[in-house]
Amino acid sequence: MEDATATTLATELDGLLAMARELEARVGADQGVPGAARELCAALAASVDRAVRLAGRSGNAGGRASVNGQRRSGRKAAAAKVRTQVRVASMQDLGPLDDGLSWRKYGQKDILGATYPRSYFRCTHRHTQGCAATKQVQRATADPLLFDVVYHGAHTCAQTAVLAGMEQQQPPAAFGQEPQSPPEEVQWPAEPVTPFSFPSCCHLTGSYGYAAAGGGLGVDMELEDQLDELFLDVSGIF
DNA sequence: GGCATTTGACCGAC
DNA sequence: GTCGGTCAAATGCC
Repeated sequence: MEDATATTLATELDGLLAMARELEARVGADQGVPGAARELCAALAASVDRAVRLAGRSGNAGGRASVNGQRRSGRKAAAAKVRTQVRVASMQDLGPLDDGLSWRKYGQKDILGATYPRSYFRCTHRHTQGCAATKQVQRATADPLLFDVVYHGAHTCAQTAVLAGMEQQQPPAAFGQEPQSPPEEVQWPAEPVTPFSFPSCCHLTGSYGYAAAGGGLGVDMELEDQLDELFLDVSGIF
């Protein structure tokens, strides 16, 4: 049981590290960002990196998609290769706002132990372009203004190419990896990242365990608190 | 009329 | 049997 928890923790930390590095890269590229903010972002990336090491894992830092041990039926497996979780705070009680992509809601379920129902979205272009991306949005029990958003699968539709073109205004080596696929065949990276930009009214406040609303994964509380604090510090700057 | 949302039913894993 | 995820008909909105 502890092995599974450690693996899950490590996977979540991988996602955190990727996001921290992207944030660091973007802040570094923006000359309008105060120096203190850059230092804090660098500290964030370093701290998350240490957290990954502390998680006592090896090999996964290089990146691999994970489904966190979630069971998958056959028809679900196709969209489960890439999974990214973020927590979004909405300034208004309107739900997490548009992330730049077109989503169509196809279901809603009451989740055991969760105060609020979970909404299921898939790409609007699922049928026209075969885009298999889906996302799940669930309001956090502890804070109704926080939304846990879980992305499954990779966007392969044309609008992703448009977004990718906007993203390419930033240095392409945000993750220290080789350049992305060409626009006509855009795919998100195979490891958990934040493949989009949040609108100004939303703050990326962190990445938590899958069952965040139900108490998380039982990860080390001190570590979780530190990460939480770091993300809150960074989000407070912008 | 076309598209998005809602919601109960269904399916697979456990 | 329970639960999470998806389907698809019904409904609403523009």
